[in-house]
Amino acid sequence: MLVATFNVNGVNGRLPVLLRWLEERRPDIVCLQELKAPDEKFPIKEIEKAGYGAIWHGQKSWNGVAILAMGDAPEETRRGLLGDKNDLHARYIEAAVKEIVVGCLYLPNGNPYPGPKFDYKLKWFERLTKLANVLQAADVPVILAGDYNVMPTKLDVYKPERWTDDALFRIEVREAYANLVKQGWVDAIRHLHPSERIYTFWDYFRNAYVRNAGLRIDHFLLNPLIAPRLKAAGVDKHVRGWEKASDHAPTWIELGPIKRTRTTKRA
DNA sequence: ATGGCTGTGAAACACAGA
Repeated sequence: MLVATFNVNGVNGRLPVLLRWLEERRPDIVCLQELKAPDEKFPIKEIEKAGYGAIWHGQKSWNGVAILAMGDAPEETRRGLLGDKNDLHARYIEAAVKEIVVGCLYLPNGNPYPGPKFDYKLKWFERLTKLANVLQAADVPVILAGDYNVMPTKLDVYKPERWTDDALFRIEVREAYANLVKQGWVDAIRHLHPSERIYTFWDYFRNAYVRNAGLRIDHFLLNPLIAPRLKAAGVDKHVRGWEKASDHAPTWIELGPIKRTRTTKRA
């Protein structure tokens, strides 16, 4: 089973790219971020025509998240984080799909540092960490996938020294990510590729993609109930080179079959 | 170190992204 995450940077402007990639890769579950469209403009007809059921949480111009399931209807379990009713950003949606709880997230960018946007990022991270703790306690397989807007280590940045005061690489944000992982999550890509340079984003500026001046900011966190199923992980880097590409590339993990554990001894 | 590019909403440029 293939689970993917893709920050599309505008689901309507990017629709040809999204459909082409869905057709090519045929993932079973897809988390999308940065829809940049209100709910009524989500292209559900085209996505259904491609063979996917979907739930989504959009808003005008910015943010927006969705979960797609091939031949299936994701069952929404949550929309938005806990702990701040005044936060109206569409950045988190969660569903039970194919016997997994999938949280799809778009963590705030946080630039410029310092400032209120950076503070909002750290607060959002705290609220995500609290929710992640709740999910860990629920005794179900969980994947938290999406655009975390953080490079966890120096290995995840083409030129770390240039990013030290950027909100994506500030020490506070890296620590927040490490604290989250410490609850017992597995960073799927890094787990399978401990020392490889892997990027999921390349800036539109300065020919970043051609120079491979990239960042690894799209992540999959797996809880202990699903981590044993992890078989492979990668980035569909070539998609970043397509016409009208997003600045992110689709990123995916492959899971083996469900491991049924026998809870009672048979006679 | 800076500015470079792109999508959206609106109808020119502002804003956000990372």
